[in-house]
Amino acid sequence: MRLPIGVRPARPKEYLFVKMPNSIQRMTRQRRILLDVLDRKNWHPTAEEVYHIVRKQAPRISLGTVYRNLDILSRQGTITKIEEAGTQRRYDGNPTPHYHLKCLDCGEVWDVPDEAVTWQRPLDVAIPGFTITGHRLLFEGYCARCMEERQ
Amino acid sequence: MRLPIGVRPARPKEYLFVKMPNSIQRMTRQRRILLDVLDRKNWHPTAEEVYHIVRKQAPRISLGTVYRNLDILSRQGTITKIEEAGTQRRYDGNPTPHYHLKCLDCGEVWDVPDEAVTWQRPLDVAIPGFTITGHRLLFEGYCARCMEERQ
DNA sequence: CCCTTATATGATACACAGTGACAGGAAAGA
DNA sequence: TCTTTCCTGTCACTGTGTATCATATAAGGG
Repeated sequence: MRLPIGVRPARPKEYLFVKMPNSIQRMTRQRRILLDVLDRKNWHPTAEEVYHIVRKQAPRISLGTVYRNLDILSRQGTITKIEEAGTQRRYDGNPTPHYHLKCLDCGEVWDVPDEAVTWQRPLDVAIPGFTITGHRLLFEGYCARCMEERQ
Repeated sequence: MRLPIGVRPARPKEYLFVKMPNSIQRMTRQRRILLDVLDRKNWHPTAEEVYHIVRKQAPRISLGTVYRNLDILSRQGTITKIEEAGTQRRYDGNPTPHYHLKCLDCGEVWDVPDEAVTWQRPLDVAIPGFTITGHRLLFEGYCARCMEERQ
C-alpha cells in the first residue's frame, strides 16, 4: 500500500508553468482500494481493467470515480498516465520516470528496465525558442507470446 | 505533390508480422487533394484540421473519407501517424523517421531536427523475449509563444 | 464522541474521436 | 466506350472519457 490510511499525500510539487490540479484531500475507501490495486510491478492497466479489479473490493464503485481518481492521482504525481491518441489510456502505479515497451499485436505494455537502454549521455536536445521539460520514449515490437502464435 | 496523377504508389513494404493494409489502388480527386494538402514542412494537423482545409478544394468530401485515407496512407508508409501527442491523432506528410516536439500548453507539434538530438550511441535496447521493431520519442515542453504569454 | 462542512461518490446524460455498413459514383485498364 | 472494382458520402454507431448534481462521508473542531 502506498499511503497509510488517513495520511494526506504530499502536495503536488510545483513545476514550471504547469497548471496544478486539485490534489487529494481525503483518503476515501475507494481511493485507498484503487491505490492498493495499482501498486503492482510492471502492470499497466486501462481504466476499464482497474475498474473490474477494484469492483471485487468495492462492488458499487462507479467507473466515473475510477476515471476521476486516476486523473487526480496522475496529475498529482502519484501514478503515471500513459497516453496515446486514438487508443485507450493506460496507467502505471510507478511514478518515477521510465520507458515503456508496447506489443504492436496484443497492445500490452511493459516497463523497460533502465539497464536495457544504452546511450552514453542521457539524451541531450536543444531547440531554439523551446523550453524542453521532458521526453517520452516508447519502444514497439512483438512480445514472445505474439511471436509464437504467428509462427 | 507527392505522386503524379495516375501513378500507383509502391506496394506496402513487407514487414515482419505486420498485417499489411490495403494499399492505394486509385488516385482519386479527394486523395490527390489530401496528399497535396499534407505536403507541407513541419505541419502536423489533426484529421479535423485536414478536413477543414481539404474542403476548400473539395467541399463535399466527408470526414470519413479523410479518416479512411489518412489511415491507408499512413499504414502504407506515405505519411506518418502521430499517436503519442495528446488525445487527437495527428498526421505528418513526412514519412521518414524523425522525432517530434510538443508544447504542453497549446498542444502544437513540431519536428525535431535530427542535428538537435545528441546521443553518442544510436540508442540500443535489448529486452529478453521481445522483438523490437522501432521506437517513438516525443519531447515535451513549452514553445516560445506560450512561454511569453505566461510571463 | 458527535457535529460541521467541504470534498468525494454514484448515477446518468453527454461529448468527442473514430469506425462500420452500404448504395451509388468514378478511376483505370480493356 | 465499357466493365470492373475500388472509393466516396451518408449516416448510424461504438468506445472512451467528461460534466452535472444530489447524496454520502472523511477529517478536523468542539
